[in-house]
Amino acid sequence: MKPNTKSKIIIVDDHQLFSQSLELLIKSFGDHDVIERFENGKVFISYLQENPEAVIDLVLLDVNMPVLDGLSTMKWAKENRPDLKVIALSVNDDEEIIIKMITNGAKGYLLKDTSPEIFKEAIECVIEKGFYFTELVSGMLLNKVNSDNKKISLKEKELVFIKHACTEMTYKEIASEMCLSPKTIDGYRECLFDKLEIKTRIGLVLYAVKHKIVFV
Amino acid sequence: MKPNTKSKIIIVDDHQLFSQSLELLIKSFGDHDVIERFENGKVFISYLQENPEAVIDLVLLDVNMPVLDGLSTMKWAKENRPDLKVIALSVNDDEEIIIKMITNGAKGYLLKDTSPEIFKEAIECVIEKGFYFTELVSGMLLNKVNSDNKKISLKEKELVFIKHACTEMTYKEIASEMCLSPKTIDGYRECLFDKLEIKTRIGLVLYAVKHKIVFV
DNA sequence: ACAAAAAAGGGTATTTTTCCCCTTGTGCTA
DNA sequence: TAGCACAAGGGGAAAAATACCCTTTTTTGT
Repeated sequence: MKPNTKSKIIIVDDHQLFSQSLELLIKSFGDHDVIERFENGKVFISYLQENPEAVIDLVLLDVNMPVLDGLSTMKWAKENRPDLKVIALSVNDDEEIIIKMITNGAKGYLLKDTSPEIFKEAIECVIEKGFYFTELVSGMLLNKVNSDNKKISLKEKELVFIKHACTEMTYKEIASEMCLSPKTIDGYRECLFDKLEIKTRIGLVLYAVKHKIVFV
Repeated sequence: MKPNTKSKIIIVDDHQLFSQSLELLIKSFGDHDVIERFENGKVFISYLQENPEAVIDLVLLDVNMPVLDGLSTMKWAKENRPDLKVIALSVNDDEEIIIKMITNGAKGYLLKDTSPEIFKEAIECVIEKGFYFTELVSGMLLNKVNSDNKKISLKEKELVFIKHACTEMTYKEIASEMCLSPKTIDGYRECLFDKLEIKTRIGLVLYAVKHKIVFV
């Protein structure tokens, strides 16, 4: 950061009240300037594409947004603009999403109930040193490497099947819906019961809800 | 509102970033002053009890908070300080909670993605006219009165059964767990299928999750 | 190119779920 | 006191879900 130059910050958040208020807070710190605000990842990416030369010192990226959410935006940025420094902002401390944001390049992850003092510290730390992790996040990263061996990966077809299993359709109906033999569906089912350590379709539904494969 | 006097606003929200930023936004409007901020309903209520004479023109109350949430706070206020004008703030547009906040006396309900312009309008409308409802909320109130006649009441035993049905237990095991005949359980099941307009146990699980009878 | 692994499908048997129609006892009230 | 609502329990059967063991085809790693 050059002396006598305010750092340039972009806010991407769909909550206008928060977004606009946060701009005031950041400006009140004195050393930073909010140069743009966007309401979702899509318009933010459009801006980046149209202004490839724009100087951006930091992006504050909300995780939960309509149209294009924080994670998808982060994935795009990892591919196309790995130089961007991004701090993810969210209200929830869901381990999975935190890990995903960070493995996709986020330099920090702050909960929205962070105090303005910590927030200021995090902003400056990321701009200067390149990263800022709270204890919460560090703990999760540690926890992650320990449990990484037994991670479960679901294939696309299995995900589609799970979504259908979370309806009142019978397996036969699901098979027809997915243009597969009921026997193949039975195979998916059995394989999933095994992988997820469950015994009934009820267990599958509960798993899907807990892991946000379906929304209720 | 007396001329030449800024209206006195209180913010109750656990997200410090939002809370503090919002204060700046409100002050930037020029006509209002944020006299206090609290991080949950409990400390807000304590303040009210210790300062019964405090002049409060408006309370901005977050719905989702730890310790004492918006709804519980609203219920307390309805009993003890029905004079308070409260606008509920939330990120979610869940019909049930909106209805509950309003029936417990909230004078308005705003989503956090509201624009600052609408927000300003709502604040001033509530202070001056006493209420402000967006189309979203009005629609829900209308929807509510229309569907109120066919509201569903679940008995205690049915609730216990539903909780058990949201596990991998078979009905036989549930019966034994509840010390009832499997046939009685079958009766509960059939009656619930009928009342809730569902056809399978999967539907029952989804209903339970959606209506927060079970937590996942 | 070849072996291994994964996906798709088949057969059959058992258990669970779902449905429909029935009996009994209990308490309430018109 | 007759009538009614309701909780508890039951018989029997059809439909769906689950379990286990199997073959064929496709994909994939090397």
